[in-house]
Formats: sequence, structure tokens, C-alpha cells
Amino acid sequence: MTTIKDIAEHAGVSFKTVSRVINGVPTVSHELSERVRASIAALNYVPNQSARRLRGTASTVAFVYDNPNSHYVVELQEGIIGACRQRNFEVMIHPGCGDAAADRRDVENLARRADVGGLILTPPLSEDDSFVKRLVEAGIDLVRIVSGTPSPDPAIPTVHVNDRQAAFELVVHLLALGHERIAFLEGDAVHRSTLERRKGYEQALRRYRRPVDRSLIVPGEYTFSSGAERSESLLAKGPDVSAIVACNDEIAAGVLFATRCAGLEIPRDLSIVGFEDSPFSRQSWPRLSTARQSNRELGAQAASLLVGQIARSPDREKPPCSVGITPEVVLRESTAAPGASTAAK
Amino acid sequence: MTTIKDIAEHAGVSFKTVSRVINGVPTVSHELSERVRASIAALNYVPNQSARRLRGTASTVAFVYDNPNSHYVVELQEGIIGACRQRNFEVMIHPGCGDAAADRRDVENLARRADVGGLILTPPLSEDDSFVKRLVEAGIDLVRIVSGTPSPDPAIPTVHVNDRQAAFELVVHLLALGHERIAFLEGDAVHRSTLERRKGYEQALRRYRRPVDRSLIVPGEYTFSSGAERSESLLAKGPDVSAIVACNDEIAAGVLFATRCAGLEIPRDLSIVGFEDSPFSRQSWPRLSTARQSNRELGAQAASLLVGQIARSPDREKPPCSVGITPEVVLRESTAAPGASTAAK
DNA sequence: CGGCGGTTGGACAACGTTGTCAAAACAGCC
DNA sequence: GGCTGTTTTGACAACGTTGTCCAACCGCCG
Repeated sequence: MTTIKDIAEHAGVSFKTVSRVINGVPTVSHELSERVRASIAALNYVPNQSARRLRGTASTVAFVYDNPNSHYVVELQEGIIGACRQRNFEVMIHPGCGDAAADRRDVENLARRADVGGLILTPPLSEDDSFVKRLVEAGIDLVRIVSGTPSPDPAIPTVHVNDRQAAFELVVHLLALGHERIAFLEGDAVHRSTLERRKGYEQALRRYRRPVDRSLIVPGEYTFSSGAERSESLLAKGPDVSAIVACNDEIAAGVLFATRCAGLEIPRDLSIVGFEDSPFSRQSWPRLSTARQSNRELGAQAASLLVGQIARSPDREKPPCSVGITPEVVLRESTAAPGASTAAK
Repeated sequence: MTTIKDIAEHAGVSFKTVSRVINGVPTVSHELSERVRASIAALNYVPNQSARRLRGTASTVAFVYDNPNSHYVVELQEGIIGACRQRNFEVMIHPGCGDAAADRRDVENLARRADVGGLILTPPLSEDDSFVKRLVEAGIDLVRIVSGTPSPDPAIPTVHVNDRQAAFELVVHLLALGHERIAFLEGDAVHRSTLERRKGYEQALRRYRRPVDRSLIVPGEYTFSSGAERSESLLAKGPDVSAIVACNDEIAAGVLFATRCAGLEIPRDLSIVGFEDSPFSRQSWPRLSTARQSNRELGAQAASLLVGQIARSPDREKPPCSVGITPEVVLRESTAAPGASTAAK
């Protein structure tokens, strides 16, 4: 319940001066500014966000997600919260309900709320171009996190995750180990990461003059059971497959489970890679080779972009910009040369 | 940007009447009330939380956590958000930074903020009795989520998770299968769940007249590597151990990993149980027997309690209350009679 | 001494809502 | 018509902050 006036009294200045210091108005002498800052620190003062917002300074961003992957969500959210805290912004968490149509309506209403300054959208919602475009055209500030390669002239502020490159590198690793028949287990088709990762997979094969065999590309979902079932039927039909690229770690976990049940030994009989570097990939046996992306970093980038956007927004046409992150390949024990009993340690 | 006045105009009433409808003041005729509600729905109106809060109606709760377990955090948070949304409360997420002293300071400052109505505390912070008591005595509304058995006369509003009972039931299950040498791998000592689960373990042994062998109770942490290392040295020293109770699923995962490396087959050579029913427990091979608690339910309960508390708070002495949740034992393939090649399906 | 920037303070409005209080409109009753 | 009681409205203050506008003060220069 310390207010700006308490600070003023403590520092022996008018409350107006305190307001100026907080908002960085340049016409305050250095000496006073320091004194005020000291009082703020001494009394643990935090400006009442409700009052600021009411006055018009939007200072809340909403983080919208609809993703069953807890690690992804928590890490992203912590990155966003960290970046926002520094800038005195608050974060509203908005989990989806699972019903795509209802979620879209919810998000539109959310964006219309006076106390929400902007949105951070994540896949799959962020990858629905027509929906996102509609929001932007309605004058709503947002940043979307999507899978893809950064575009030079983005119409919409975006954080890109270069999954294609990551997939490319993983496949190159498998080729280098001597694998020839490499299968690809897709995730949900609504997630662009599925497409991007598959493109990276295909590019690597073509780059190194290997055929792209359609029968080795298996549609599926981002779930454990999808990984288990699809890999089972895949290996039944094509026992010459020596490596599997799973579209994420959860699918890879399913593959691991199914092959284990079938009596195969990993990585001797089959190499497996995933994406995301989820905790599972470090806790399975053997541990998974995968592509790691820093979701905290991702969230922080998105939040910074959005906050800049909101601050600049009333002035004039917004200068949208885009940043990119490329996941880093992490090699562990689930990949080895075909027939090798264990990976090099 | 639709405000209460827009609703008033749309419904053809004074903006004051709209306010009464929203706040459930009883002196509004049914007919008008309906008309106002219809307008609210038609215009997608959501009261500006900033303005309400500013006026004095605290309508934000802070969810404080410092826990590396993403599933726990996300599920809890979704339960809290769901319960709060119904009551027009907002949720502020407050992740800890890992430094216990700094976190305590942060939380105290957080609680002092005018726009925060109350706190939801989780372990380990919620189990620091002196800290919690200090907050409560400072007049701060809070609900804590802790491991323990519900006390009949709680001084502080609390949601209890009856880990002792869950542990008891898991051990009874192992005894019934014929296990005699059952080890217990502890989690972090700061988490009361470690103590509670151990107590349940000991009670079950005593109840069924088995000795409690101190050398089978191994201190550790709630981590994969703790589970791997401690089980390795435990089995080296006491190869007659036929079952391990791990203090959570992550520790159990470590046990699974280590025993797999050592060439043991689960559950033939060793039965393993965990706690929490984390996704890992369903994705490992074999799948883990464990104790499931609904974290969404837990979060919703805590939020309901806190909201009631805040609403009632200005009136008079708060009537603190306490609710309890008992995790449910889930049996999967990681437990079987000693020597049996697989669990009954 | 007068005037000029740079700095500070005071007064006030505004944001959207709720609470208080009084007053108006309406009904039913004697 | 004059009661009482219920329902509805209006005016106003208040919450903490920021923005605008003006006045006051400082030291400095001419």
C-alpha cells in the first residue's frame, strides 16, 4: 500500500517529481533523481499497475498457448515473465481450452479488453495466418512465435524457430554415421514445425544425393502413442530402416518404447533422434540425441519485441521486425553407426 | 474498449444499474437484470479489471512457485486460472529465482503490492512454517498447498495432499505381492512430501509387522540423477532388495535407468513405484506404478479457498479452513511379484 | 536589475469502476 | 389524497497514476 505519495514524502519532494523520475522525464536533476530512486528502493515501492493501466499506459501482455507440452509452456512463460518484469509489464496467462473455434473467439475477446496491451501467440494458433492477419488488421499488437525461416520483410512481428536447419543437421549426422534408410515420423499436421522439420529432412537427403522415399515419411501426431504405433508398423513393413527421425522427443519416446517391446536394442539395431531436448530425452535409456532450443530465450525475445511494439504503437506505423533462433543439435547415446553396440562415449 | 456506459446505453438503463447487475446487488428487477445481461453478452463486455482493482476490489491472486517440475506447475496453474476466471479474478504468475532468501524477499514485496489480493504458496516455500506465519500475521491473505494430513483446526487456510496415505497404500501393494525387502529413496529434505511419504512407508511396514530397516532408507533429492546414483549403490550393498519406493517419478526414472544399465529386468528383478503420475511414468518402459494426484483439482481448490478468503476478509476475523486430497494409486507394469517375468496385464 | 533556461511544485482532469446518499418514479395500501 | 415500500436513477467522491498547464524558484548572463 505504499503509493507514489509515500515515496514523495520519504524523499522530500513533490509526488509529481517522483512520477517524472519513474517515467524517465528528462527534466529532473540528477541529484533528485537519485534521491527518489533511493526512496523507491528503501520502501520497496512498485507502481500500482492498475492505476497506470487505467490511465492509459498499457502494461500487460497476454501469453496465449494451447500446447500439451508442459516444459515448452513453462520455459516460454518464464522467459516472457522475466523480460516483462524488467520493463514493469505484467503477464496474463491464457491457456486454450482445446476447442479451436472457441479458443479463437476467446483470444479475440481477450485482445479487445482494455487492460490487455498485446498478445504473444504460439503454435498452432500463431500459425493460422488468416486468423493472425485479421487480428493485426484490427489494430491489435501481437508477436507470434512460429516455426520457420526468418523472412527479410515481415508484415507481422515474429520470432522464428529454424526447425528446418535443425532437422537438416540431425539428418546429416545420421548420414555421416552411415545410415541409408532413414525414416521420418511426422507430428500433427497443424503444427508448421512438422512441415519445417520434414523439409529439413528432405533437403539433407537431397543435398547428399540420397533418394527421398515417400514410404519412409509417416504421418502422425505429437504424442507418445503415435510414436509407438507408427514406428511399430513402419518397422514391420520396412525392417531395413536403420534410423528414425521423430518429429519431437515425445514421439521419440514412443519409438523407444515400442522398439524396446519388440526386442530391439538401441542404438545397435536402430538410431533415434528427436526434437526439443525435453527432460525425457535426458532421462530415457539410452538418452536421446535431439535438437535443443532455448524456450526461455524464445519467450524473452518475443516479450521484448512485443513491449517495444506496444510502446511505439501510438506514435505511427509500427516497424515490425523479426528475429530468429536456430536449435542446437545435441548428440547423446540414441544414435550410432548401424550395428554398433553402443555410441562412442 | 467497451465500458460499462456502452452497456448502459445499449440496454437503455443508467450505468449505475449495470454496475449493480454486475455486482449482484439484489435491488434490481428481474426484467432489467436480464436486459443488462443480454447487452453484456451482445457487446462482449468484460469489466475493466484495472478500474475495479483501483477502486478497492482486490481481484488478483499471485501463484508463487519454485519447482522444476513443469507438469506440476502447469497443471496447478491451469487449475488456478480456471477457478479464477469463473470468479472474475486474475492470476499473476510468480516463478522463484532459485535463491531461497531472495525469493522470500520477493514474495513479501509481492504481497505488499496494492494490486495483489492474496497468495497461493506451493512447496517448498509453503512448508516454511515460520515464514508463512509471518505473512499471515502481517494480515496477508494466502492459501498454502502442502503435503500432510488435514488438521481439524487449521490456523492457516491450507490444501493438504495426503501423501502419507498414498505411500501407505503403495507399500501395502508391494507387501501383498510378496516383497519383503523394500527400500525407500527419499527426495529433498526441505520438501515435506519426503517426510510424509516416508512416514506412510514406515506405517505400512509396522502395520503389517515388518521391521523398518534404516539402511533401506536412503536420503537423496528429487532428481533423475539422485535416483540413478542412490539405487546403484543401494543395490550394490544390499542385493536382496526386491522393491524400491521412489519418492517421485523422476527418482523412479533414475532407478529405472540405473537398473537397466546394470542388466536388471524390471519388474522381474526389481519392482519400482513412484509418486505424481508424471507423463514419464506413462512413457517409460515398463510404465511406472505410481500415485496420481490431480494437480488441476488441487489448484482449483486452492484458488477457491483464497478467493473466498479475500472476499470475506474485510468483514471480520477470517474463518480459515482446510481441504484435503488423497492421491490415488495407479498400478502399471513396474510392479510384480518377486521373480515374476511380467506383471499381470 | 531584467530576463532567460532549467528545474520543481501545485492544481486539475482523466481513465472505469464502485460505494454512498439522496431523490425520483412507481406500486399498493388505507 | 396521503401513506409506506420497492425499484430505479443521478450526482459525487474515491482509488493511484499520468499528462497538461501554469506558477514559482534557482542561478546565470547581459
